Amino acid sequence: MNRTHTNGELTAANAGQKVVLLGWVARRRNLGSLVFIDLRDRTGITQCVFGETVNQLVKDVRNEYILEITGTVELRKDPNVKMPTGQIEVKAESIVIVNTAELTPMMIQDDTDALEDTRLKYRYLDLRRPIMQDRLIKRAAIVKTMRNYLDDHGFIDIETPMLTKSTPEGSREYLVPSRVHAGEFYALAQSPQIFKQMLMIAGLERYYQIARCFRDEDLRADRQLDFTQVDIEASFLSEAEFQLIIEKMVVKVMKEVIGRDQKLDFLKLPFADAMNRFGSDKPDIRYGLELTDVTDIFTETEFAVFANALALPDGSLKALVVADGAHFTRKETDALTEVAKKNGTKGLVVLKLTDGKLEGGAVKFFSETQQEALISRLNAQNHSLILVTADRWESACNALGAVRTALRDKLQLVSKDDFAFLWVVDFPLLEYNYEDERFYARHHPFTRPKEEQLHLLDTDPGKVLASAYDLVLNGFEVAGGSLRIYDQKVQEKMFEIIGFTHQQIRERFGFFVDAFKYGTPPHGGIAFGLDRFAMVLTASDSIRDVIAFPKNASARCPLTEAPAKVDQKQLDELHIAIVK
RNA sequence: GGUCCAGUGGUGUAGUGGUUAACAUGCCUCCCUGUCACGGAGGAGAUCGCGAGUUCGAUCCUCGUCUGGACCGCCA
Repeated sequence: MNRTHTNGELTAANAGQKVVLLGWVARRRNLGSLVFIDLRDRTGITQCVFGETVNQLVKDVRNEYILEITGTVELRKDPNVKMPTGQIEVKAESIVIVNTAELTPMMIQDDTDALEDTRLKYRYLDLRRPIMQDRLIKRAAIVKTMRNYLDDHGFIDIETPMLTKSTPEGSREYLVPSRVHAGEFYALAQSPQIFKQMLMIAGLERYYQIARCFRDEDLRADRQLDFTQVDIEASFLSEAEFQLIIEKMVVKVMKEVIGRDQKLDFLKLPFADAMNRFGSDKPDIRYGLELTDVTDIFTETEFAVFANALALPDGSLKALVVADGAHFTRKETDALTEVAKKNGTKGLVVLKLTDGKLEGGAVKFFSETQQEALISRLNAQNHSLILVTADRWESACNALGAVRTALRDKLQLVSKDDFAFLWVVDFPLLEYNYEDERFYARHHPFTRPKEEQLHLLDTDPGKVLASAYDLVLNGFEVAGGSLRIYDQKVQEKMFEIIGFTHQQIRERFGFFVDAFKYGTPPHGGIAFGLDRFAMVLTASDSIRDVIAFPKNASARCPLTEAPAKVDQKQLDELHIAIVK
């Protein structure tokens, strides 16, 4: 077997050359004494034609057989402009059936109609589809570009353990029983966070890692159990300096992988503005439909929905106008209400503006002044649809933000190959949980409070902003990071605020807290969700489309049938008993 | 843990309280020298996810169960 060319590279320039091609049979067209075979490999498809050379072997060929075809490159009489190799064909002189194939359970073509379940069960066939290969190739290009960039900028690729210590708080972990130490467990790393910070304490200054992370949480279209982070950390950099380094890397990825000229100086949107304007901490800014605060218009109201909301601490009213949306049917607005309900609020107030008058069930509770104020505040035009949420500030924003996203999809306001990056910055350091009546770290407990707000930690911790930043692309958080606490006293204060006792700190993070005593540099970092980043950049609908062998939504691998039961012998060795 | 949706030839769908279970594609056979999603003729292929119930009769209705998908909770 001496392959001379791949199936994607032959052009008119090769005309007259004798070639040997290898590949899978993508399709055949049998016209009797004239047979066309489309031969496919990773690089593309070449049409091979058999005329007087048609024999029984050629007729026996089936889809997905692997063939070796020897022939001569010829210009086509009528070229196929849809194919990159459409200018030529290979006039076949001989054929070798390298391997046969059974009928495949799914068709090997880009627009396969197989359900994902089938695709995952026969993933090796699914991955034969050119569109899937493209995605994996692009993903590899993203990683390569980031690696090259980071290498060139003094970042050192260092591996950290996957088997590590369980540190409750944060996501649920996968536990791995120790055979050597009966009854003790490792945890699979949910992120290299603590290790990369210790690398900064160690003085490595700039680190990165293409790191596998494991989280035992329920899956989603953009979440996997084991996923890949491009994990980065650096010392002695300000927030702005670090963000610029990351932006330049992203610009390089966009140029080299997608072929786009992405401008530097990404928009930096404070968290509060993101919520107020877009109802999301990861807004898609490719389209308008921004939210407007109308709380002050209804401070005095008979309308129970508004009054109840305003009675809550930081109760807010958020409104959104859909120009020309008055034609929405009851069914359509009900669907939007469902979206709001699913996303943390009790309902959605639906109003329409027709002939200069507000319509809708709630209008009878509004005074003339309130109606006028609402229309003018929203700058609402005739025939528009007005949607209002009323709840605690964050809930009202989130719910209406979800409605905004639903409208984006319904009205098809964006294109999948349009990309808009921004930073969301100035996140609150802490999040108050009204049920547990305590603060939680919004990002993680090592996140550095804004320097100028340190004094608020004692008096009003809920107000303190963090040096935390998320990189957002088209409504997806593709990376998240922060500057870290490097002052031991601040770290202790932080643990105290989120309710850790000294004993808990010792047990969970003792080794980490100890490390801080010996000269910790100011440092910070970021972690890219590589799978999610690749998903958005390849315009895929699911994270599973950019992972070669993913788990399905119920955390199983249909191909290998993991997870599975194991032998009693294995369990005994690990000192594990199945109770039920 | 919860809500919603789906399960019917290999694949993807339609459909009905009594049917020869339909369509597309794939597959098989035959015809075809310029196709490229080739075309034409014919053919095979389905215990309608599983279990129970209602009924004279269930693929269809009810309950349960399993599997898959989207989302909420969860993901420091």
